[in-house]
Amino acid sequence: MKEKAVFEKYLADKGLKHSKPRELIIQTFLGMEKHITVEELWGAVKKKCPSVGYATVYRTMKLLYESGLCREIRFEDGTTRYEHLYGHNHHDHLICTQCGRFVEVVDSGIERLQERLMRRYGFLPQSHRMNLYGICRECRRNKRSLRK
Amino acid sequence: MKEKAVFEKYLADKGLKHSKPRELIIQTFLGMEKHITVEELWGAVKKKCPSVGYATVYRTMKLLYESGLCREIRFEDGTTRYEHLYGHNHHDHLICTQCGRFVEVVDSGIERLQERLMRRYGFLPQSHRMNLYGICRECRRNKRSLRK
DNA sequence: ATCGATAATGAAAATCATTTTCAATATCAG
DNA sequence: CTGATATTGAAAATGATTTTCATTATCGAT
Repeated sequence: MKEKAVFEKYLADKGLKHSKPRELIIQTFLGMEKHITVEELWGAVKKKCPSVGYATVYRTMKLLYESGLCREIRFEDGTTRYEHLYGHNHHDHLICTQCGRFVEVVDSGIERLQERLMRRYGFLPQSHRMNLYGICRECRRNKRSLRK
Repeated sequence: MKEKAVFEKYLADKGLKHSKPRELIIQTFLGMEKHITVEELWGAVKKKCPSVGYATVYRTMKLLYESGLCREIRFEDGTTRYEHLYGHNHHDHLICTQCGRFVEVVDSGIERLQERLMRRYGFLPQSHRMNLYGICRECRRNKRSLRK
């Protein structure tokens, strides 16, 4: 559970304080599936403590983001989701356009070509975001979408 | 100017009508740089005809999108931009994190590996979105950002 | 050309996700 | 324990986008 330590350090460095709601939100986030919506996270948090406010969840996610523990993903449909980052290395996503299922992948060949491509255009590579869309095996087999 | 024809056909198929504002917005969009914000487009349109409403620009962009003439791009910072699509083949973006400059690129090697990667995971490939972030040559040289 | 059905318009109001404000409360170093 | 200040929940504010609505424009049939 190193995430805890990373966050503690972030708070200390910034001169921020501890708090119960924050604690709860972070624990909940870390315990949930990846690719969570603020809405979904709030729902889970309220089950444990109904008094926690919506804004606090947003505020906490921002802290988590700034401390490098999560990452914001904006999808084409406009929704924003958060995913754990600590211990998770960089990866890209395969996304099923039928059922929404995700797979996290890394392809070293692609990574290498991306670097090379950037350099060829005079860029100093920093990061990238790659989403590949298609229809997953199950959906092709079932021929019906499961949606969400 | 095939775009015109494509759009005409789309209107006809949907039983929609022609209109001056629509005409104006589309012409303006096609004549502008790529990667335009609705705000920016509205500004340009109002110069030619100040009475055109904000909502109409949104409505028209949606039509253009549906007719396949433009594409919506959501950036990490949450802004949405539209880019021409007709006649433009698929491409990805190199984006300078300092000045925001764009380069459109296609790397056949990457494309090939992407396909292969999807199939390896049982996906039927449909499309993808890839943004590569880094610092462009000019920004590294000037050591100061130009921002926008 | 005129009519009538209906699509399109601008302006304002409504939504939706996210952020900020604010007064009350909690945290923590001294 | 105390004071300085960070945090909170609730409500209001924001910003982007969408919808509503009464009015106007389009277009096929007359």
